[in-house]
Amino acid sequence: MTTSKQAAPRPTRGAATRQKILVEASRQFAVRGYYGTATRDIAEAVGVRQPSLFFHFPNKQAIVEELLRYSLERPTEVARQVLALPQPAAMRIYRYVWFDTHHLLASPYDLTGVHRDELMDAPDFHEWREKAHKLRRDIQELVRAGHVDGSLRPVDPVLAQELISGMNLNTIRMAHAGRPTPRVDVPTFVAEFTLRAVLADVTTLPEVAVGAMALPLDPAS
Amino acid sequence: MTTSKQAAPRPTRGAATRQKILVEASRQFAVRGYYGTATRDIAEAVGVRQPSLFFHFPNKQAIVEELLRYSLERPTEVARQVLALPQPAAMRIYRYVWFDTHHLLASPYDLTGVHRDELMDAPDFHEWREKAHKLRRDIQELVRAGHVDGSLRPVDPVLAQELISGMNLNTIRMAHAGRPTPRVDVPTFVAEFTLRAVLADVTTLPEVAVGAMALPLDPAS
DNA sequence: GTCTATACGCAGATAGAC
DNA sequence: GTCTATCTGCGTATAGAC
Repeated sequence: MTTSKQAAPRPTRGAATRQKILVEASRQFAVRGYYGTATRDIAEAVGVRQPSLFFHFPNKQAIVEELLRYSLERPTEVARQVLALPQPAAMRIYRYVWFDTHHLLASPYDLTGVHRDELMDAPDFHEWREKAHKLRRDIQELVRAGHVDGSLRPVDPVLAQELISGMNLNTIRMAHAGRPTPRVDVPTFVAEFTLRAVLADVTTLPEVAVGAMALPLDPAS
Repeated sequence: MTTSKQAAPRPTRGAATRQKILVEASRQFAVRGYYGTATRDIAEAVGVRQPSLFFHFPNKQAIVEELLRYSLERPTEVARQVLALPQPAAMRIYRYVWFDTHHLLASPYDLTGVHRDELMDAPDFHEWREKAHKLRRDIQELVRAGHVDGSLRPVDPVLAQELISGMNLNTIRMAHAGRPTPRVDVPTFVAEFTLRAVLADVTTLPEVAVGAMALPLDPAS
């Protein structure tokens, strides 16, 4: 264990190429979509020939699956933990939204392309569709919990979750789309924007924001 | 001029096929993306052979362009009109969001697939990218107007507009995704959700909602 | 690890009969 | 208007040299 940890299965030098493939592929997927991106495009962005990709990944699908893993595993874990925190649902939802935006923004990848229906609805990606679905349902449950404990307005949970997810993805898309990220703290902006829309009493927002970040979470799975 | 108006250039019978092509194509584009959808898939859904599509449209791009036209022309026109109304910006933004959600939901097409970057960023669709961009900037201007007249909180206009657009599209996507539309009035839900997040004073929401729908707009361009 | 050469299928589009 | 047959280019992936 003398070397640092690598998410990639290649501890040798040249693992840099593998990483670069993931970064460039995520950008292309975000802009042109998975099916709109040719492996030649990825290879060109990386600076290698097209067949060289297949030394690092068995096929195109494996590339996008690694991005899906990164995009879903940690948020799923966090959602599960947040769901169990002994707090009003308003605080827990704040925390989840904040984390999710932060996670997507801090990522080396532009993950806006891998959440689209064109992928999730394909039979090959059934497993990932399930995971994304489970995550959505956890958020819906959080909204329902807020109805019970009175911290959230009685909004339709599915509709609310869909609005939240849509906001989040579009923010990330914009942030990655070149122009310098706005001067505001984006995760906080998104979390507060969301909470204003669903809070039972808007005047509680400051204390919700503070309370939300108070309790610790496990750092990893 | 004895026949009723047709958006399509084919007043003969068999125009039904043309319409069906647009409907089915929009569905496939929403699910698999433009590049992920083969003209054979569209043809099969319509119930004709693949080359028959090319009697009604010169090529695949022309199909998606007609959907883009439907998706952007009226909302652009409405945004322009709303921008000029003598009202607080809060009311005008409410109205625009309500209209846009309503327009997308009432459409015979599932237009969630045609707004994606994979299309807009392609050189062939440059013209449409411009139109979409202009629409976004009108919304941003509306947010700024709200800062000036004091009806909206001083949120980052670009970020806010991006959140609004993201919400809207995801709602439509969900509504089209099979399951029976929630029992709530979706355009009103989305408009109120949005306004809560950006209103300077949330208690004014009821009067904003009423005032927003009071002034008349031109019915068509 | 990365290259060149290439196999092979699929997608968009045309020609021309009916 | 819709069909069958078919062309052509592109995209993923493999073989094998370096």
